[in-house]
Amino acid sequence: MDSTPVSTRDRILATAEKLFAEAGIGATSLRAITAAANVNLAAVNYHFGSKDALVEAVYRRHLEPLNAARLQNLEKLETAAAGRPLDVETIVRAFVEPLVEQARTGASGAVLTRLLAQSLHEAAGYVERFYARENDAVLQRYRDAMQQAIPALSPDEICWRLNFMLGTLHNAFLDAGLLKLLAGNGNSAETSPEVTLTQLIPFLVAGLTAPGQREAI
Amino acid sequence: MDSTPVSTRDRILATAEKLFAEAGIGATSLRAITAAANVNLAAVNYHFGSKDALVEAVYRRHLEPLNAARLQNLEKLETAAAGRPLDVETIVRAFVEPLVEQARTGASGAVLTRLLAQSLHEAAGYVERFYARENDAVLQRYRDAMQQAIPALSPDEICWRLNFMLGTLHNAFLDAGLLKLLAGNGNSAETSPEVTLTQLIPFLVAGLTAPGQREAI
DNA sequence: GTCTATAGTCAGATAGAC
DNA sequence: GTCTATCTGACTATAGAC
Repeated sequence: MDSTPVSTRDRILATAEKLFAEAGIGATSLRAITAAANVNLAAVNYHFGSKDALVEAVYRRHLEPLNAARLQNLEKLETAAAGRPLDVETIVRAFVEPLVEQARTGASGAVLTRLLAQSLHEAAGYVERFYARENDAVLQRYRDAMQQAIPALSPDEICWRLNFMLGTLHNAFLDAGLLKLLAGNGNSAETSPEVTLTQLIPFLVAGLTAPGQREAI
Repeated sequence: MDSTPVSTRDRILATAEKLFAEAGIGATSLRAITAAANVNLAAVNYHFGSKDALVEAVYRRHLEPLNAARLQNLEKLETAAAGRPLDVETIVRAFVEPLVEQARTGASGAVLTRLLAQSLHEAAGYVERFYARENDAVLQRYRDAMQQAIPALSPDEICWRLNFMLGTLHNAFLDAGLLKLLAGNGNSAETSPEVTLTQLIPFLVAGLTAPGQREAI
């Protein structure tokens, strides 16, 4: 091992993603990052060039494995199914489980889910630059799979449903206190990723497979 | 009419809520607000005391009528039902429609939905201070109504479902480009509040009424 | 690669004239 | 109530010694 087990660059990345997730990107200064990481203030600009570039590096570091896992899950299922449409719950699990896995393991904790949720609301530039382009191909694949799984829905309806799913997903893994508020006094409000997943899957599957416009009840 | 049709205070409020919704609270400076409102920089601190107090005033101005409408809708339905449990879709519509109404009418446009979505992610202080306390009573009422409408679900499950519904809701009315991304090339991606509502209701109702833990399929 | 020192900018807040 | 002018502090970014 080295005498310095992690490089300055990696320390900055690890600290930045933690602070971004906790307080938001805009509210996290380079000074806070470098102080918490025990590196010099100028190190960020030396290694990354700017704060924006650091933000991009943090996103990329998390989004790439997430997208890879989602794509791999889907492809494995599709080759196993050999042309037959997949089950809706199977597709949902293939999409969600990489998120849960990354939230549970590694030192990153629930960093990614917070970053993803923020990317929907913080300065729109981040969304377009990273989230959109990186996720584009993956989302298209899942859209097609979902369309085959629920042929009764129109393509537009499929898009809406997936859109709703993404919104639900990104908020579900935020322990934003809404659940605790709802639970009122005395309720459990266990919020581990596993419990969240257990509660979330039936909600999503039922919502996705709800009757569409042409087949009213 | 006065020679000054709107007071400085109101001009600040109207401008602030517009900029908050567009760029986020943290990214909107008092200088930007006062410049856009054509008032003096010192006016914000004179009328509101601080930026935080201005933020609180903006939230309050929108949340109070929203909560009042939601509560009134539910109470009207409950008295009409005379003790019998309400339909799930009826409850959902009573909760969602005030949001759509406020997004559609008034000069505020879709300000409120953007503010609500932000309140889940921006500095946690805002959520606890305004959103939580203001919405507490309303959410409890809807929780009870939903529990009566779906007695098969445990209280914990009701909380989870409502939590998911709130997440879905807050993202659904953001034209955050995710839908356009999903739609790919050539699809319609009409995103008016009415269309969103039409697509949203079946998703939410199906998700809320999905089978719970004790009654597996 | 890492540091100090600092330039240049912008933030929220306030004192005091009118 | 409204204005000008200014204070104080924090920020990103960079230049240059080591």
